[in-house]
Amino acid sequence: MSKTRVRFAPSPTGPLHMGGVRTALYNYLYAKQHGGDFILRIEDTDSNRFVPGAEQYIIEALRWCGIYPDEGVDADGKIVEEPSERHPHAPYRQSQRRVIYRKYAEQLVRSGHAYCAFDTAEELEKARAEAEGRGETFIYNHLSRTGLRNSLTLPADEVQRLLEERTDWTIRFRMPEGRTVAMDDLIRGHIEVDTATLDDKVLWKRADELPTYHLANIVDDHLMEITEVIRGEEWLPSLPLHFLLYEAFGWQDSQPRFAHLPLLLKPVGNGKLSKRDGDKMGFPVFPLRWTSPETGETSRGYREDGYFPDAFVNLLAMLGWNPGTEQEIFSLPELVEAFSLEKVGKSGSKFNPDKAKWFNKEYLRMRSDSELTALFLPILQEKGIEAAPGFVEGIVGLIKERATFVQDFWTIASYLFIAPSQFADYGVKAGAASEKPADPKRAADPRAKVWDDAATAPFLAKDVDKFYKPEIFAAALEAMEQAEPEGLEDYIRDHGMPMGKVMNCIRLALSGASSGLGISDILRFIGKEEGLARMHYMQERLG
RNA sequence: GGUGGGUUCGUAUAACGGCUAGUACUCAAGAUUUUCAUUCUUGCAAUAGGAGUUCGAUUCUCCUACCCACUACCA
Repeated sequence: MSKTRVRFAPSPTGPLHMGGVRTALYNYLYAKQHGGDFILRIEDTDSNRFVPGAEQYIIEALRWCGIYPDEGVDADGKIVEEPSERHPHAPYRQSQRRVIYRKYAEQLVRSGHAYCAFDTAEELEKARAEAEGRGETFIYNHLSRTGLRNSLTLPADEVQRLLEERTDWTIRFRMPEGRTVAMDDLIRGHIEVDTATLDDKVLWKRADELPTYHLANIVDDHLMEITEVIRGEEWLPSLPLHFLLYEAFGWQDSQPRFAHLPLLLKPVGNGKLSKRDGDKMGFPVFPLRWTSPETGETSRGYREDGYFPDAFVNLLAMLGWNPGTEQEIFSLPELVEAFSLEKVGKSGSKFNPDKAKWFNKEYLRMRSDSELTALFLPILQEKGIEAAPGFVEGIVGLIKERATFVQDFWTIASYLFIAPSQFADYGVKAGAASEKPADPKRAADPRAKVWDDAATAPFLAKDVDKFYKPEIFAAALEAMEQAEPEGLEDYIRDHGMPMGKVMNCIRLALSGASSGLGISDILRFIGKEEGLARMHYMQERLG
């Protein structure tokens, strides 16, 4: 039994999206579980679609997820160019392997499994249009190739002349007729396809001296001794071609096994997940932020949105695979242990952004207070807040279960660092940020001036309305003045004050909002003196 | 159009051919709390439709419907 070797072979035509990361992840998990190698190969055989930066993006995205290739373009932070003991098959970029492919393409022509075609793009387009006009589908196969210009129909000397004179010819696979290709997929089971429905795919292009995906893929998988090909479902239709190619080369015995993963679908409606969905519905589809070099357009990333890499990996793993148990939280090593292709579903999975957030929330709670503090400190610094790490850590411990992302901490607890009087300066409106102050009913009210948000800022009109009553405030102020923070609750109770109303009134003064942390918790961090100052400020503002 | 793949609560999924079709997210209600959140409890909600095989079908077979992918000198 040979060593398990799988590969992830993306095309650098843009940023890798989460479906691609999932494919890489499943390959990685499979390899590690079997004690094998995970290889990263770059399939850049289409020079027209090359996007600068895309390859680096792919490498960075995988690293962020904790997926490190054993072999391939990226090895421990360095780009591999030359073959070495660890990277015997370098280079791993197909554009740098072009000499290899021509040899194999010509081998197929010699053995009769392929031929040279001289049709121009215009001629093919014309043939397609004609077929369409007759209500038929143009298939470039044994039926149509006899009427086209190629090394099968032209005399040998004519072929020789064209090969030398022209630079736009291609090598096409000679799809056999009347055969049924029987295949087994690790996920989908047995599949059979009649070759009559398949066409003579282009394998190699003279114009840029490069193979197409199909040839490069088979040759490289063979040369790199790949044992399992785990890829997206979009490749299923070309599986028969790939089987036939292995056969044509005589490589059936070492042919890898195939597993075609279900697609990631958009959260609502039909169709596969696309970049647009994320922008429209407010979730990232890319692991990392990406700015397109052509358009300058930026797409958000999970990393920048505040997702933890292990949470991202976890949620991705559960999209299409399940452990068969009720466990949902898995670390990467646990996934390596539990993963199996048998448990991968056949149908496409609709991505659920709510569930994605839930995963992050779970991971955030599992993080230690000190770790979260280290992440929160830079955010505070950005806000111009200087606070002792110990102080911040106490706050983090208190608020972490109210948050989904670390950046939520500031919105949740900003008032522990700055007084409501400063909120305007920070562009923070405690409570609902989208509160619409314009209310026609208020305009008629004699106290409208007080209730107007601009005048009462940072207190929201609706909160003032609800919690600021002069007699309540008087009681609240008395309690704050007379009692120590720890004894506040007792004081209010002992003096027969309405607990809920008084507490909420105090909270409004302390935090500028009608909801949030417990009063005693707030006072523990800001102190009695600051608490009183905020009470006075509210009185001044609203009294 | 052709070829291939798919179909269990709204979503992700579980269920050797065999109890009342389970779980998580979302949503709703209740309890707790000084408010909010958390937590806990409860609830809503599914085998696409039709035949067949079988004592018995979510599971196996066929048909229909719907969805998806592919149908490039792109991957």
